[in-house]
Amino acid sequence: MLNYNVQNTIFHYLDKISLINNNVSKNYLFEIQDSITIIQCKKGQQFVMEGAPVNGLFFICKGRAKVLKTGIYGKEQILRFVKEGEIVGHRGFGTRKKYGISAVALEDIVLCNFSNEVLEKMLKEIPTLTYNLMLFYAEELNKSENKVKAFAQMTVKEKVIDTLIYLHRKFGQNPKGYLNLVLSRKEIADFAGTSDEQVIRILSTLKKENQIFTSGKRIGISNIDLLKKEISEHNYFINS
Amino acid sequence: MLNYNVQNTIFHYLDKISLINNNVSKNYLFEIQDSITIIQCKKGQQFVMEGAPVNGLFFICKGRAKVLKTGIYGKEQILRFVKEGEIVGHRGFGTRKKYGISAVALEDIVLCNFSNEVLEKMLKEIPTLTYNLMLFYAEELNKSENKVKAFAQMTVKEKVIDTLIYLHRKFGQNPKGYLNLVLSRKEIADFAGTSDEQVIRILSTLKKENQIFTSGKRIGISNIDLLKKEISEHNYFINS
DNA sequence: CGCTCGCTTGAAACGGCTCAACCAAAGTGG
DNA sequence: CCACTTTGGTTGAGCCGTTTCAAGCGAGCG
Repeated sequence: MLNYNVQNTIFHYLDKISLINNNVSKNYLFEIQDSITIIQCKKGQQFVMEGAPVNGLFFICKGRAKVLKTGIYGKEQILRFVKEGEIVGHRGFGTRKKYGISAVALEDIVLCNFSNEVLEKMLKEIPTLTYNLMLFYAEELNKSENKVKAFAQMTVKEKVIDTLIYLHRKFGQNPKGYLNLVLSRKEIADFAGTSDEQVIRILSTLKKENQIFTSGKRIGISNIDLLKKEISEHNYFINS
Repeated sequence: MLNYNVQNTIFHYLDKISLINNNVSKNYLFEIQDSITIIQCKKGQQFVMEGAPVNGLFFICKGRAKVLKTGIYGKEQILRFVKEGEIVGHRGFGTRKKYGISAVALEDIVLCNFSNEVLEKMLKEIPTLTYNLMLFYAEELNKSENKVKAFAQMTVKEKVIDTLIYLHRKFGQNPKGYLNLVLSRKEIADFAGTSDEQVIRILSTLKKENQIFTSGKRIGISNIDLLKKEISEHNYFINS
């Protein structure tokens, strides 16, 4: 019962992560707490680096981040955005020795890291945890495969619209109708798989069509259903 | 011990599937054999249909198939090719009610189907099975995310070359150097995310460059390392 | 023998990318 | 406090790659 305060903090943060919360008992967590690390990250900081040796799994306790792969000439492809309660650094175990993705904080965030060893131990001892993590991966795989199809078949305009719908779905909008996540045009482009100029053009067009409105970097969506119609023929919206 | 022959057949086929073989005991399989179905499929037959209610997981016991999503105007996006021992119909459990993908036999194949119920039972009772299935998904997710990046950043030529390398890696080549899987130009295009005309053009170019040689639909690779160099700057080969 | 299907090639139209210039906002330093 | 610099947003124009349309070819099959 030493440093009760610290323990309290860890448990407070772990409480935000449903995968842990629903599958791992408080007693269990108490026992392994020394293998769990709470990390604070500043905006823009990279906490997972593609190609670096795997160092366990990260959970987002607070704040938001982007997950990406770096391609030729440093062009990045953003794969997804993550928020409180979600997992980063998947595939950080098994035979794999290096991370396949990078992760960068979009704001000041709090992370929780489970070491390789404790993670493996947990997965072996808590079947429901493993089961639910498996479901998580299966779901992520489905999303990723949807994105593959989207990239292969959509026009740039559709990809940008799809990105807006994704952001709306995942982060919602504030009372004034603006998306709750503010990104640079380049970040939108890196997610949609195009250039920032192209994104700006599409946004301008959408503004003229009264589909969206902007204020600086902020983007507001006039009518989400109307926007969805624009790509409904593709029968595809990235879920969550 | 009735119909010993049939049992023998089931076990013979199950033996090909390492995920089952390595994690489920013969006794266990014997007990649940009534929930396992062996299915024969003719070439071209569709055995998983996108949007149809989930009916368990399929394992390929013999032969090869393509896994795809159908897009606008019936344009299909092939996500991967599968061979003996591999899994199709993932995500066919959990909260998901419908298949997210279709699967079509590329030749006469033999499948093994585990019903939803028995699958769930197995996953709850055999932790190592769940663990290994989780690793499988994690690996598939990694591959899929590589494909997302590839689609966003590669030129058509690179995507076609990448497809050839993928096929070479996954199915190998015969003594004469031809790829062991014969596909139509359109199927190559549907995997690479382009049109069949484009594929043909690229193949013609590669022939002139002595990178490949063809005989009818068959494609032979002259020097796989040389081919890999063409896209090595992208630092990416689809693994497996 | 004639039909069909898939492969192949050419040419034209389109869309998206890149380059370049301009602008607005915010931050910095004298 | 103002001029300067920097950063990111915006728009236009030209080029290049890709798609699409169209026509020809060759093998396989009834």
